[in-house]
Amino acid sequence: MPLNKSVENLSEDEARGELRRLAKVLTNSNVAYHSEDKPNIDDATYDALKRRNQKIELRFPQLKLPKSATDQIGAQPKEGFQKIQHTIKMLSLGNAFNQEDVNDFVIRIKKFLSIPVAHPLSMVAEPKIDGLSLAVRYEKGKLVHAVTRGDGEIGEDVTANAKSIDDIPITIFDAPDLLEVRGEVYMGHSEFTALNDFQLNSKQKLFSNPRNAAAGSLRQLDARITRDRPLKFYAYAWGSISSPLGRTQTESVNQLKKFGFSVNPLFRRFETTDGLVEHYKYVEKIRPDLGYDIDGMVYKVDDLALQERLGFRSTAPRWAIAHKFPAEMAWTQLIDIDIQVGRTGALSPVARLKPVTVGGVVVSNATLHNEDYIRGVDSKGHKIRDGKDIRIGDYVQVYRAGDVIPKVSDVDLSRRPKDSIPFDFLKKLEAEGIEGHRADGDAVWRYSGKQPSPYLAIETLKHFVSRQAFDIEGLGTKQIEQFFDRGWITIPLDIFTLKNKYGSGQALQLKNIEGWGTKSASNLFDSIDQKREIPLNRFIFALGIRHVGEGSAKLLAAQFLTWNNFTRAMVEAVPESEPWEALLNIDGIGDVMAKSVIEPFQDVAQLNEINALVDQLVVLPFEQINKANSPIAGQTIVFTGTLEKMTRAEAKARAERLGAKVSGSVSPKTNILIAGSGAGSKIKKASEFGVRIMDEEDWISLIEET
DNA sequence: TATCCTCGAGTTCC
DNA sequence: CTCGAGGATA
Repeated sequence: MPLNKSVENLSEDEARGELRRLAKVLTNSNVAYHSEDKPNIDDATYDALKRRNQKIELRFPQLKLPKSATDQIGAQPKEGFQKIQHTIKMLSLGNAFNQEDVNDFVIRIKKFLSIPVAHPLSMVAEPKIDGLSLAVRYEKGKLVHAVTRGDGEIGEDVTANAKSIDDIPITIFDAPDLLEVRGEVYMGHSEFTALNDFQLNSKQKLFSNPRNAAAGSLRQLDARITRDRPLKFYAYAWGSISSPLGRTQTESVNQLKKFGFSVNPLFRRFETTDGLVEHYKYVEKIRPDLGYDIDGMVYKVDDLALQERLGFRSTAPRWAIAHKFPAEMAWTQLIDIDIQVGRTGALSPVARLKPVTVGGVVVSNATLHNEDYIRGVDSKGHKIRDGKDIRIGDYVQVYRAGDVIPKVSDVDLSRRPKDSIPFDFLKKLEAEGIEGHRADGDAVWRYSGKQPSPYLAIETLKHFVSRQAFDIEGLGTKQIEQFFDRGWITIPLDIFTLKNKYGSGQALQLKNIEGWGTKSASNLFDSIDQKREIPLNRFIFALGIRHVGEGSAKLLAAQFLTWNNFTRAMVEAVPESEPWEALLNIDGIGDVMAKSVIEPFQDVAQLNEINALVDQLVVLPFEQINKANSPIAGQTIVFTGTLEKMTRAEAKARAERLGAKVSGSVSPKTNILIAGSGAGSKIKKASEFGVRIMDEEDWISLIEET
């Protein structure tokens, strides 16, 4: 059958044969290109064949093969990329929304470092590009891989695609043996417009903004598509590195430039906060003419030694901040207010809006937080939005906080319908048939209806399989809802007994459900089996105990180390008992949390359920993160008195980075007491317990050993 | 007791 | 991303 016979003239039979033939050729070519890295046909031919395939499918949709090459591209990029763990986490940044926030940020840093507030501090500023972060790793000057930010810990391997970006060199000269360059992949305005013109002409989906276009292009499974997309890259930071690039941020960025990376031309250094803000205003003014999207400025402490001292908080460095430009606003009408039930029973109001475009995205829902937020006055009498309440029918101003979460920021009273009435939270709950209760001093209403409630049960299950908990592939929100509706999975235990009940034997019931076949069913059972081993901290988190998130679950796991220890202690932990004290001794756990943690273990029904669940699992002991071989790793340290060389906050951060636990009070479990000047009762207590006591000088020399 | 900091929980759209 | 609340600290 001739390839050049035009699609319009093909008979149905010819088309069927041609589709089969094309499928074979395209699949072979994909394998050759991706898996063997040796293309067997040239790009132009490949593209021509693919377009032809598409055209035939368009004309004879009924003939479309189940595994069409047109679908494969773009349909599975999620599975298509290998996951790679970042050696050094890719963190996000704290935000400043006005000059005051920036001042606070600089003052906080100076206090942390005990630099007088009036003293100058070198800071650098550069635009914050609205694109995607990428980490590019070089070994002996050769690009070995490029990984997207992902969740900060694990990203996707997009090496083949990154190599096609001109701003990213494949080879760099005189580089350190190991160099991981971090920067932003983005698309310029003119390139974006041109791409959308092309998409329009070829009847393909338009991109809503340059950022989405850049994301879509970088995450193409087919690197040839990425190559044709005009992506750019600005380098602004580094991750793992075998030798420093400089002593300051400025020197390091200059060095990156010498290696051949593009760096932002608006990078500047300033000695004062005013300088930073002036630069911010200048960039804001020229923003429309830059030719690419930015959403603010990033400020960093210039001196790398100071950056090191400042270190990191749980999600962001202390030494950097993003100063955001004001968000785009839009006005629209509030059609209704609905109530949503969360996992913990929190009843949250959600605004249903007349769809409106804000920052290139159509928004039709927005969070309203709680009853007070709607009323316009919080429980302490503080005004929100100048005290304007939000009513159904109102015209409201909407923006996307952090360019993501839609929020209602203002109400146009002049357009308020004459007959509108204030929103009555309780009445709404009654109308919906939801029993709720708002505790004294709390802002949230909570579900107070009969347990077990289907609302809570399903949210509990979603939490259980979520990424930070069991992370079971192929068992997401949709599947949980499907199984819940059938009554197959109503509690977490059911997930692990699913195969026995419905997946094997003569029944094989799962494959009879819509959307499930034998193959997908067995895939699901495999991925469930894979997760039967789970680290203690993840398991505690998965239980969904109120007040216990990822962080606190880790604290608990670190304290009790094994599931047996933990569960025994929780069963025995009545107030004033020894395990109760052990709980409260954990830095970060107080009585509210302690009470919450022991509750499920002291209720027979819940405890039985947990035990039955554990029977299906292997809960792995908590693994101490190897904090190198620091002399204080694993030790519990208490600071007291006034330290001269560093602030308490810095001392604490330093100790924690070296693997020590910093506690507030001396107990028999304390290993070291560091006593600054003016220390009192704690020294006495420490000597009673035989705790090692050292002064600030000893402490400094101890940490400088490492 | 008041204030600061950090974490948990809930949120949207693609 | 934001808000509220819990925990630590002064």
